Amino acid sequence: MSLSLRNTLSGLVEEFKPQSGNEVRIYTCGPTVYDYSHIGNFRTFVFQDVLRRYLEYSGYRLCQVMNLTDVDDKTIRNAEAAGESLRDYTQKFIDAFIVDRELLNLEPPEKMVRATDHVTDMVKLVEALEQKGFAYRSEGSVYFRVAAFPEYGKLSKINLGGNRAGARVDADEYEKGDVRDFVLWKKAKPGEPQWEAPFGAGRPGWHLECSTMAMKYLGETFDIHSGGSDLIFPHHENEIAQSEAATGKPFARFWLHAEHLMVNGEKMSKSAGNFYTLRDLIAQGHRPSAIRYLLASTPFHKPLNFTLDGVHQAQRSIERLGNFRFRLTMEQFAAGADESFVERAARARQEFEAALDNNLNTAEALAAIFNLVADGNSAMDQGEFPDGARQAFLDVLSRWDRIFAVLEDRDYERLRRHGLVSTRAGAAAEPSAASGDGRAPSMLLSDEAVEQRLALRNSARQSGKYAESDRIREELLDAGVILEDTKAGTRWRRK
RNA sequence: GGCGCGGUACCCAAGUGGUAAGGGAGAGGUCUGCAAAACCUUUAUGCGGGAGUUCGAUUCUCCCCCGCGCCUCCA
Repeated sequence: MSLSLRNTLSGLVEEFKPQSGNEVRIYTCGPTVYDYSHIGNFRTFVFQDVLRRYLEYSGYRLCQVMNLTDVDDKTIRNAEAAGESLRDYTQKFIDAFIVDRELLNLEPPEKMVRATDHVTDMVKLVEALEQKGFAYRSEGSVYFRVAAFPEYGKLSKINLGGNRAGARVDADEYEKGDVRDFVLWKKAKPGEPQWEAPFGAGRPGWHLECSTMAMKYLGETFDIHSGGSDLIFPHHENEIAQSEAATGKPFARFWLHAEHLMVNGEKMSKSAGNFYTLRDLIAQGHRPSAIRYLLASTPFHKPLNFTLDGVHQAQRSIERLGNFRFRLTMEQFAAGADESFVERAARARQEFEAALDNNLNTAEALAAIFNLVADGNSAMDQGEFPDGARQAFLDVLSRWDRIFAVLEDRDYERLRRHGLVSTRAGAAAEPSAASGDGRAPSMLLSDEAVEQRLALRNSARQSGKYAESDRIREELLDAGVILEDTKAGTRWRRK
């Protein structure tokens, strides 16, 4: 089996092979850093993470470049409103974005690059386009001449076919020769950030940064370009036009797009009150790992319906997997190695790999692993699970988790590191923290402190002091730690 | 209007020209100092509506209805 991916360019699921050797070169459209990224943005970023994790799992070496759009109308407007420089203003949201990525267990791309650090390169690309006759100047701005690029529309399948009656034109729109033409370089406006260029001071158009940075770091032709489905037109279409016009070579070989997320069956919007950032959800007591699971659990070419109930369901699903792994780790099994169990593990692995090979069908990959869980639990309950299969089962789980990355519980540690765990005292000042999955803990306990209390409780239990044992259990519960007594010992986890 | 993605049980959600994965929830059960949890079993003659092709369609074709995205700077 090998990986196949749905390529927007052809509209087909195609077998994926890198252009050269074992290295996959990927460009992914990152956020515009004018505010916190919302949960819909993160669906796309989780998709890109699953993609890169599975490519790595499949043995490829990666070079992923992600852009940070730190100059556009919104960043300029908000920075000015905040009375900060564009650089300082956007840096705050870049920092927040990186924290959010860590919380969601998103692997860092090999490079994250800011648009404003590449203006010189962008200017060169505009000059190249001008020399080849694909760009023209008009009133201090520079435009791309769409009519000069016959393949325009091949990605989005849109045939604009000349001027359209009633096409929207911004009030402050610059003069263009053709309504289809798009701006490469915007003439400077007084008081706005601007850069010097041979064709006059100004700032780059949106699409230019991606063409420039992609080709700079990945070469004129690279393997994968991806983003949300709303970027297909005009953003990615324009990137293709700019890049291929300049180089005469194909730009990206595979174009992958994640469908949008909806909230409660409706589109997410601030006015509808269903607009969430990751931090909103964390403040309500939801876990980053559950959010990651939910975002990853639906194949990316389908719309995903995000609900708070769904986050809870995801959390429960992770717990089921975690419980299974706990049993595999801790329970005593009958000696011996029944080959049929080792084969079941191998089959589960084969199934989840086949599912991911098939255009990253994460839902099917989940089914494969849950079937293994049911198999294993049944056998354990009946005392038939052989010790010799323990490692094979654990191995499949850990392979699966290299992609899904939800079983290692790092939520608490990470939230605490970033000051995002609130205690009940803190929660009083912040009403939103009171809703959601339960009350905020009354205090913060380190893992060591929990272990210490657990040891005390265990010795109390062993000597029959159940009142004392129950008191400790209550105390820990109050601190957000749940204890479970099992045959294999007492385990604890954070709420 | 054009292009695209969808409509599957109470909720989330796979999938196939041959008779509906998986998760959550509910119900029954097992286990347990207690509790909580865990685990097991179970829950769609049905896949938006209609017509057609076929021995057979949820799966293919056509028409219709509904949701969502894009149609010049939104992931």
